Amino acid sequence: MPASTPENAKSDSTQGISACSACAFYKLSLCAAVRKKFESAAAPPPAGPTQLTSSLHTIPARRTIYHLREWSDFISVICNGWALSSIVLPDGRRQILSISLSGDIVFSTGLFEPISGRVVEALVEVTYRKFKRSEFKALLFEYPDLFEMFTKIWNEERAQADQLILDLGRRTAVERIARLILNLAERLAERGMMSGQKMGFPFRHRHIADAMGLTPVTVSKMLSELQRTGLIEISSRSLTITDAAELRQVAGPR
Amino acid sequence: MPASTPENAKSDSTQGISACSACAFYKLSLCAAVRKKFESAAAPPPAGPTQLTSSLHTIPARRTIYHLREWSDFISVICNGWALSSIVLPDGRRQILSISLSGDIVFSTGLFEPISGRVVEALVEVTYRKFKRSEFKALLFEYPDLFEMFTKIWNEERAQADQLILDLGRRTAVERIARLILNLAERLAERGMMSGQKMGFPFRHRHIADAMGLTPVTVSKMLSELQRTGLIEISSRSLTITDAAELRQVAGPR
DNA sequence: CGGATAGTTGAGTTATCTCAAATGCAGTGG
DNA sequence: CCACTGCATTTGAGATAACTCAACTATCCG
Repeated sequence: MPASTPENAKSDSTQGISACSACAFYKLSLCAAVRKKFESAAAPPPAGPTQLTSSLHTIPARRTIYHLREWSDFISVICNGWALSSIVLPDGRRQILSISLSGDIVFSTGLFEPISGRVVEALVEVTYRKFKRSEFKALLFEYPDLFEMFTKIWNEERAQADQLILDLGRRTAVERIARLILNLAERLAERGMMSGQKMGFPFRHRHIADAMGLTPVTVSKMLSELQRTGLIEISSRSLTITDAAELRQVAGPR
Repeated sequence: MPASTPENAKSDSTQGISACSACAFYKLSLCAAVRKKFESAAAPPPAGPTQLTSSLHTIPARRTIYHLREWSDFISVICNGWALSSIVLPDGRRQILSISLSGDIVFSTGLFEPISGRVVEALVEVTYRKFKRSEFKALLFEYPDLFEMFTKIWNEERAQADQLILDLGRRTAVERIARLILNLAERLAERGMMSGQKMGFPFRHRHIADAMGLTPVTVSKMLSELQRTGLIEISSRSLTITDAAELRQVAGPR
């Protein structure tokens, strides 16, 4: 399988962010969907010299990108869709590290050094915006608010990783799956992507398995269990939480 | 159990880092042991205005610190000893997130927001140096080299976390333990803390279990296995790798 | 209507856990 | 110096969660 090349690169480069830095950056990077924390990061409107260029790209659903080298020089932010980043071992074992939604920075991990074995997969058609890392860094120095903001994001991602470590190390299969669902629901809600208790759920069982250190078969059994006991309902790529309280119970402490 | 208060706080505060920033910072923070990467981060010697104050502290062996609130305002760097940071669940389950050695920043995770449920434990007597976060941040802005350096460190830590996620999600018990040993050996070697293939190994089985998502009993069996097959040797809190090649084999791919 | 991919279900296997008893080991106080 | 106490480790036996295998069914898509 060849590494995919970015198709549909509508490059609307050389857009300065002169007027309102964080706000403009937010609009440039996050497109429609946005997290609250981004909104709260109101920046002063200084006349900064740095121009931030960016370009918009699209990856078709289910396409896998093997270690995109260009990502050493660019930062990518999801505008739309679901992306998965994972590590794969030569023997085929795979572990998904994170699920990126609109507004998330893809792969902040290898932000400065690219790491081999890393894979990003578009679970669904993904559009993302690419920024030059050099310009971005310059900007960080110019606007302390922006710096503060990205520091927060970085920390949150790390906290997320820590939770995953806890899940994989110390929780049972059902707990892991319940937490995945609750976690996703929360993140989708932040983005206004929940309709009531109903959310998009575009995963194959394989994905859930690779995310939570399980087997597709086990995932199937656990999901069936959760449905049979009336905690959730799944149909046509979407999931409804029908008993949030009990689901949280099943998800275990904290 | 009460939260421990820092005893033996030899406060040699108000030491400026006027002459050579990174170098001075290194001396202040890292005491004797240092990683190569720190050395390579040579900084220009500008006459910076910011003074970096710090103080030295000691925690006795085996003491546990429950969510030290002061760490919201301070950054701590290990000077000597081994520290563990972990998450504990109310039902007693525990997962160690990282093992910090000399030169490591403790808990860079909750760098800006403290997170409850976090615990730091001194595996062995630990001395560390505390810096005011505000001053530290100001410094980061003044010296881009320093910024670059910490960015690298942060990324490395995240990469380490990703590897742990992979280990917990997709590797067997022996693999996990073999990797823990090899990993530690590598990090200790960087610090000049290996004598040949022999390294300090101050863990109780409980620690290894909590670090790798296993049970003390399983850890015991795996370590016995590794010794019986002549890959390692353990005696009086130290471990010798007697067959590195085979140990790497056992540790699995990558 | 195929053909492919994904999900379900049951049966049997296995890695890891739990329990428990036995041993070792380190520090304490007589 | 020696029992004594408390912890850590070892070892074995049995239990169990999660895995593998495999056959069957459902769903999707041309």
